[in-house]
Amino acid sequence: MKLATWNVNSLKVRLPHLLQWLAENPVDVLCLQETKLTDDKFPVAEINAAGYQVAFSGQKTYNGVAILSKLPILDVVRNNPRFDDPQQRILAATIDGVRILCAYVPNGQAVDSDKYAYKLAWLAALAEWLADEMRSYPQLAILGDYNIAPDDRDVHDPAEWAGQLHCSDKERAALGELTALGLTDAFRMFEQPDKTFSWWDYRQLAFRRNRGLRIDHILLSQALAARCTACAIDRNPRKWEQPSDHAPVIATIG
DNA sequence: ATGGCAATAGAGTATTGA
Repeated sequence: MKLATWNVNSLKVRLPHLLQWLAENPVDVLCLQETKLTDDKFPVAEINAAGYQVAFSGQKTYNGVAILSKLPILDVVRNNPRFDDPQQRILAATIDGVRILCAYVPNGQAVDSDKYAYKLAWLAALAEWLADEMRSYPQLAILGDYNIAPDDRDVHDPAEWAGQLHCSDKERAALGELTALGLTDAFRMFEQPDKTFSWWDYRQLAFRRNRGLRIDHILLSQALAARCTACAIDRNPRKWEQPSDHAPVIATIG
């Protein structure tokens, strides 16, 4: 079973990339973030034609999440029941006995801004809800764009980024509250090449210079981590014409 | 220090992202 996550930065623009990527990487489950589509505009037919069922929760202009799956998608929950949030950032579902959470963590805009406070509150509420979900579903994976680089290995220039948004102590501590629940960063379970990232700025040739961050993650419960045999970031679609600024992350579950 | 790039809304340019 292969689980993947990808921030597509507008599914309207990126649908061709999504379909091409799925044709080349027929994962079992794919979580999408930043679909930026209201539900009435979601491309259900195209995704069904590619062999996937899909659940989605979107809004106009911003945010929006979706879960694609080859197997039935059960017990769908939109948003965190413990956090009243008009922004569509979370979708949960059970697929093949595994609880899948698709998460688009708030960006935070700038350290100590109102949006930064929202990001931290959002993450704290997520941790509370996750504790419940993990009790109900021992086999659990939470995949998505966390907008946090867990440590300096995940940053192209740690000195330049020290204390900055995505790398601040409070953000890393908030992510730590999730892993403290017993979740493991699938990527770090395995040997990885240095300077492997999942996001590169569109500006200043950042991708070509590999000036990136690893901010897209797959966290696995203990029971699921025990079944995980590989995790990798596919930087290939970042090279395609008019790409998303994020690359997909894939975990293989035995 | 600032903007740089992309997407959206909507018809100028502002907002957001990371």
